[in-house]
Amino acid sequence: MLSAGLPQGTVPKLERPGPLRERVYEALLELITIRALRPGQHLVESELAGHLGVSRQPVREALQRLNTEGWVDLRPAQGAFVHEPTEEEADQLLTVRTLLEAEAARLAAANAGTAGISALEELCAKGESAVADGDVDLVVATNAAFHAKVMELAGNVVLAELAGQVDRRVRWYYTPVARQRGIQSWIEHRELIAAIAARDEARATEVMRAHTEHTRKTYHEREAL
Amino acid sequence: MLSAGLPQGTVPKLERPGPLRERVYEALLELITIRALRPGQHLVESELAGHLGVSRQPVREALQRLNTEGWVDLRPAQGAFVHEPTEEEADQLLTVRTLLEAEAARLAAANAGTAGISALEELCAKGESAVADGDVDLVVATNAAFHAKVMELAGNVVLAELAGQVDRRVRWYYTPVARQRGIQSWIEHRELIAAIAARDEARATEVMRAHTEHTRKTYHEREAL
DNA sequence: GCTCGGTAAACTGTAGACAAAAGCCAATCC
DNA sequence: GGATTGGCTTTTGTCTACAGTTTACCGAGC
Repeated sequence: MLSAGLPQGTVPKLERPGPLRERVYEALLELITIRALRPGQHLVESELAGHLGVSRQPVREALQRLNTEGWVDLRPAQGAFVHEPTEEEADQLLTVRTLLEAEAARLAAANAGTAGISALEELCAKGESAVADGDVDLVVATNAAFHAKVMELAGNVVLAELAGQVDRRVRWYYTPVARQRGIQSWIEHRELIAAIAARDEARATEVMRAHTEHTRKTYHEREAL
Repeated sequence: MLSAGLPQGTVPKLERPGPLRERVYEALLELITIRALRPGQHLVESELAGHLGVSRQPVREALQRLNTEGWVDLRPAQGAFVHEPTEEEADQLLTVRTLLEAEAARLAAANAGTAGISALEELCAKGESAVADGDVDLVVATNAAFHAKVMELAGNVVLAELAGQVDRRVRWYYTPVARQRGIQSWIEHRELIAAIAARDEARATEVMRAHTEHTRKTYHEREAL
């Protein structure tokens, strides 16, 4: 057992480039989320391939995956188009997110230990200071991290995977909204932590439900602008 | 407008073969669900390609999709392996299913019309007679159709898509269980219809939750065998 | 007898090429 | 003048070929 003598952290995984399709997938996903590729736009394989400096094959495989995850629509014999979210779909997606996040909050309340709770408080403090500094990007990132942490504490891998996909798409649809929500969001986060720390499953569920519902309300108000 | 003179039904869609990857995908999924391809088995691309009479490319694309949906694990530079469900994962998956199905029941109770309710009753009758006849395959199929109908009545496309994936995997894990549940399952279906018809969202949620929870209990009892 | 090193086979990852289908534009006919 | 048909271009769908990596096997040495 040679490996027993090695420190675990120093040789994490011998960072290797990884499959091309993965990197193409992430690149395209990034381009879509920052709206460099606009909804409805026709994605030509050879164009993307040339632009990324790879062959068409990895691009195809990445588009396949993006298709199954709902980012692009793959029309047979016609190609890939960036998905165009409708009002109805956005609303349905948010309904599902509310459901998944609320369940995660309940499970977190049931399972979380003191270490997890202090981690949440740390993230919450980081988010609040980011709000105070007006660092919008950091606010958004920390918000995502907070929800991810709650999901992790829930300890349900399947749920986490689904919620991860749904959350990212929600963030895509509601990017402008997320930038508006500001400080109020973090007050609600504090309430959630309190409920989880108290192991109050019902209250954690309800707080999280109200929290995500606020996002939807903000969205619909935005339409009036 | 020449087409106006043509009868619509006679030329439905000129049934086209459709993309190869689709058919390969469905073929592989079928082989996995009926356990012709066993969990943990190494899927060699060229082998599958030869067996299905196509090239490796469509097989690769099908495997990609199966990977993102959790049916196979794609280990880099090593190939595809049929996913091996663990006890923990099966339990988590069932938790998620309970969540999604319960929400679907609630929405169905809120939205369903008389047409939808009678459709449910029809399916229920069909399932009961199948139980009486001892036609196990028909029972399983009708059960799936019943749940799909409830999902359709819920009117949330995003939810339906997620639940569709989860349900199919649940059915894969719990195939032996489904064959045992028999008549009791359909009594619960009747209760669900009653709750939906009464537009009682809370009761519909609870009935569906209890229903799927019964499946889990049956599963754990099975382990004792 | 066991371990280590080297070699070979097999499989995946990627690239390039060819054929088929869809869309577009122009020329033609009513 | 408008609609239609024909051919052309573009893009996808599929196949074949090649390079890189991993795994397994076999022989030599301790």
